[in-house]
Amino acid sequence: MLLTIDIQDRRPIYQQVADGIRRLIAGGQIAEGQPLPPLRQLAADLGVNLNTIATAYRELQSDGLITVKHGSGATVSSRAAAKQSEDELRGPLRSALTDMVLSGMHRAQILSAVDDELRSLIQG
Amino acid sequence: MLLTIDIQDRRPIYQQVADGIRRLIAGGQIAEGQPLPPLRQLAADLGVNLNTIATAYRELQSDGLITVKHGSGATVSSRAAAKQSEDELRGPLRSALTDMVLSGMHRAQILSAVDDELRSLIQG
Amino acid sequence: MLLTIDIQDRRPIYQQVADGIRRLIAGGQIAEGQPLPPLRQLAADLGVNLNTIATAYRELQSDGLITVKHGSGATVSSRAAAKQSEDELRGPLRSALTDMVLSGMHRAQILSAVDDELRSLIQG
Amino acid sequence: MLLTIDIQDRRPIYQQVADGIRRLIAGGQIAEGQPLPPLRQLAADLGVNLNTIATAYRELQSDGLITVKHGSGATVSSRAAAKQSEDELRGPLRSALTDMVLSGMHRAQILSAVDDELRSLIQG
DNA sequence: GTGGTCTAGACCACG
DNA sequence: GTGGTCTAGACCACC
Repeated sequence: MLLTIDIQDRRPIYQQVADGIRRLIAGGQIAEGQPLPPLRQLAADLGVNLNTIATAYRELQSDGLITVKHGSGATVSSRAAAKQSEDELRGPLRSALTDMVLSGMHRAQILSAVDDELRSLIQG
Repeated sequence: MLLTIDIQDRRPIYQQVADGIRRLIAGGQIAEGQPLPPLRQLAADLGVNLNTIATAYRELQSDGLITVKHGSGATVSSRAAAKQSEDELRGPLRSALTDMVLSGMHRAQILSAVDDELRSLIQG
Repeated sequence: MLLTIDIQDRRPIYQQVADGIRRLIAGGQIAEGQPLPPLRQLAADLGVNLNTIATAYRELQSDGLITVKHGSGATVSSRAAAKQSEDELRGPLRSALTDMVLSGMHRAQILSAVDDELRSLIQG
Repeated sequence: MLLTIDIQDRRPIYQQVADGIRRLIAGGQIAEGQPLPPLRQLAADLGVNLNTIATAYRELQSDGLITVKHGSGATVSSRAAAKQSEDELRGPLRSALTDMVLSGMHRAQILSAVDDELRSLIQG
């Protein structure tokens, strides 16, 4: 499980964990139907409290990204279930690109950065 | 002063204000040496507490971005400092792209969306 | 045996099974004295653990709804007991209506939806 | 704050609290824009832990039902934000009605119960 | 003053 | 074994 938490990061730990898992799923490092590590194990691995991981799992579940079966662990549910409307997706994209433009980056540099990120997301 | 605050945004308000001003400076909308609005006025304009703006100004000052002179308000001290490092810009970009991938969008669709946004940003 | 289990359902699986059987009995689809499917078969049919079905049967037995005879399976003992009290039926109804009201539906719209559903339930 | 928690209830406490507040909002007992009680006060009133209430508030917030401003409490946000698609609302309604029909209630009895509940929800 | 998060540890429910 | 919930108490961040 390639997850790291960073205390300097302003996001709460449970959020970092949820985001990290989200990224792993997006990149295909964890395939649909595959199990996630048990709460307690992941908590021990990351050196955080069990409840912190439980909160992260709960968030992912309410997003429809994972399916939790009581007594038999959590698995990645269908990616389709996680669909958001394209409108909801555009907002964060526009915001990220705006900052890059305002920072003086040129079109080509931005496209290169996007390509770079997509490569690491999709190819893994 | 083109600043908006968004209650849904997870960032604290003072952070949104600081980030917004940083962006205005980076984009050249506020030139070096130019004065920033008085604390009280900005607070009134945005409908937030005075302390909130004060905290934002304090953050910008400790970043060396603005100079606060007691009795005569705050002025922009350095535009260069406002530039975000490419690393800081990457985070939001990655997050936005991750969500798009998770939603099942294909590489081509994402690139098209990026192109679309960039066009409206750069061309105007 | 018209039983379905829904992983998204917040009720535990054994509860869904018990509720489902209770409903079949209440509706007369399984008559008094008639046998229920063997534990193992039902477990296989639903693709769940044997213990899960056992727990469901145990609950039904302690409610006096079914009789389990060692070696010869379970049979329906009382149809009357399967009837839910009106109070128990009100809870889910209130919850469903609450959500509709919260969604902004007007009284007439809600009544129309109820009528719609009742028609398909009773006539069809 | 007309909220009660019932230990016999199978739902977790935080869920009962969230559902209860949802009902109060639906019925108009708490109007849009009005503040909710502070976490600590509600926790004390109900005799439960602060975290339990925090979990309930978090759920309501992620549903868009309330707006939480750090440092200045939680308020009821626009009811419109809580809208669910009619399809999502139909499922629970159908399930509740099905149980009533199977329990032997007649159409008139069911409609009367619906009317009864709607009256207490909308009129308050 | 407000809410948010985390820990430690306990106990329950499910399969 | 798995996840879920709750408590007590601490500390932080925001306004």
